[in-house]
Amino acid sequence: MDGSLNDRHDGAKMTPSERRREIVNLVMAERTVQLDQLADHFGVSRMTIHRDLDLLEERGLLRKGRGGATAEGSLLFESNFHYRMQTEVAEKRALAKAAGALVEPGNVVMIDDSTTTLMLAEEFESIDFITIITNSLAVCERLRGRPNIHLILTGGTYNDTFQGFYGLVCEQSLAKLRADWAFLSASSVIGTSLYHQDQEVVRMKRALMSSAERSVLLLTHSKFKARALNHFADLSEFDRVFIGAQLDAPAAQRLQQANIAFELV
Amino acid sequence: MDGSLNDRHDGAKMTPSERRREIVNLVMAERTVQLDQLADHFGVSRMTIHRDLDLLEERGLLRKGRGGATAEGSLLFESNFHYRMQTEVAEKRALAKAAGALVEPGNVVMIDDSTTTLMLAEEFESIDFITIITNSLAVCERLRGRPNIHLILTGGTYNDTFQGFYGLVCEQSLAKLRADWAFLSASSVIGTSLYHQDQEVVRMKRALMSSAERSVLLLTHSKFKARALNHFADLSEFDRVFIGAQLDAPAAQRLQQANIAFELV
DNA sequence: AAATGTAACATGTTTTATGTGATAATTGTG
DNA sequence: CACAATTATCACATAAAACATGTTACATTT
Repeated sequence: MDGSLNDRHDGAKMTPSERRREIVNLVMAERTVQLDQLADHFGVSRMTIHRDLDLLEERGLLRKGRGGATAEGSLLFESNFHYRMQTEVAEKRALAKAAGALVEPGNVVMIDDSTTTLMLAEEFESIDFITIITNSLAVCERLRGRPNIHLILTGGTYNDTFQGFYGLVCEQSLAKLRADWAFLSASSVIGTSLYHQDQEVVRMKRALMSSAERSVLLLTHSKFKARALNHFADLSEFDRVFIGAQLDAPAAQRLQQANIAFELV
Repeated sequence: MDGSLNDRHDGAKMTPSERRREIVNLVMAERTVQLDQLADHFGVSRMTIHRDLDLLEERGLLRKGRGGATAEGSLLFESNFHYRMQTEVAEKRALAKAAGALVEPGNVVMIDDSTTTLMLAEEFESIDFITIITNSLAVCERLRGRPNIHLILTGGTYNDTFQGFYGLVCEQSLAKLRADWAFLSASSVIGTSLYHQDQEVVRMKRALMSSAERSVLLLTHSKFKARALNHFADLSEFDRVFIGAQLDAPAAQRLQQANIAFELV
């Protein structure tokens, strides 16, 4: 790679937020971008880019420096909730649709804090007499106020990176509740093991699984390329496993050889 | 009362939201309003009033019917969160300022779900190393993401009227936590007794008080005129009581005779 | 038939986004 | 350290988008 941006001055008109989104993608891909290049690339003034970068910095998506911006500590970066929320949207929605079909009126359902399972919330909006238990603030905000939904939040210590609640209060609440289904995701799959970068989240997921009759796992294909620190479960512990169809063939084969039942969507 | 609105066509220009706010007040006062009267009163077209009423109905503040709107079940009405949020703002803020001054860096503080105590959240934004425990979604949303604040939500069953969490999960969480201060409000004061219209809220407030070293009560003067069903505490149980200065003299005297220590702000 | 509700469009208003040029701050260099 | 070059910021003007409103025509209810 030559390090310079592909500067076709897109006649395609973008909204300001589309442009900012694209800036974040570039910063992620290139690791560092020059302010001038961005101005040139999008066909806007330097001042506009300055303002964009100020705004994105405030949201913690990048760090502004003289002449441009960089992706700061990429871990924090990739785990930023709003960022994750906007990646692989179509794939996540498909997974949510497939998994959501399992649930029937009257069921009690637990949802974890992942962006993938957040899409499930939308699926449940139209189901009557459903009880939803979650540690996710995002799920809570999406579902609150709907008269057909009985919403229970676990509570706990708030963590802004995941927009969820964790710790003793959370685990204790889960321990005292019982659900028909638990829907979870993971940050990383290696072999048949699931991982997540945060210990507190791991504890929460364990508590969730042990309080539900059946556990369902939702994985986008990119999870097979990611790496994370803490083991939290094995694929064989789940009753149903849904995986994005873009999963590459070798990975799929390995799962079959390990005798894991899964469904591509 | 002659039932007709006072139709001085206020030259005073209002913003759309001021007008809607005023419509809500009228509906509350008159119990029912005519669309034509409103259009006339505010000097806007019927269509505009239609749109206002549609919007207010969606927010659950009134019910639209042919030719006008009515205050549906006034209990639900008065307890609507967004409505309460906009009444007596100055008085609530003053109370919050006075009560907030009690808290020092490092303290652990519990806040209930009232709109009065929500103002406290703002006071705490600037205090370091503070831990805030609450069952209020509104408090959570105001404070989340601030690095200087350790935020714990009790969790529980969500109630949209109060924008808070209640029930077993909530009480159990509170039981396992311990705070330096609890800040509460009440819906109604009669004699030295405090009342609230909802049982679940009463249980939550009891749990809150018994988990805190010291309890502080915040009351706007209007609480002395309101009525509510369920007793939840006595004024004498509080370590500090702050009351809005508009409290009328007879009520103040009665408190003094009952030997209640309180502070007007 | 009269009254009221809804939809679509045109118009004016407010808010937001952007660019420009002046000025300030920072960096690098001899 | 002075100086030029680069980059940032500020304040204002203007353009674009979003919002609010009224009008008219047509649908619905009483």
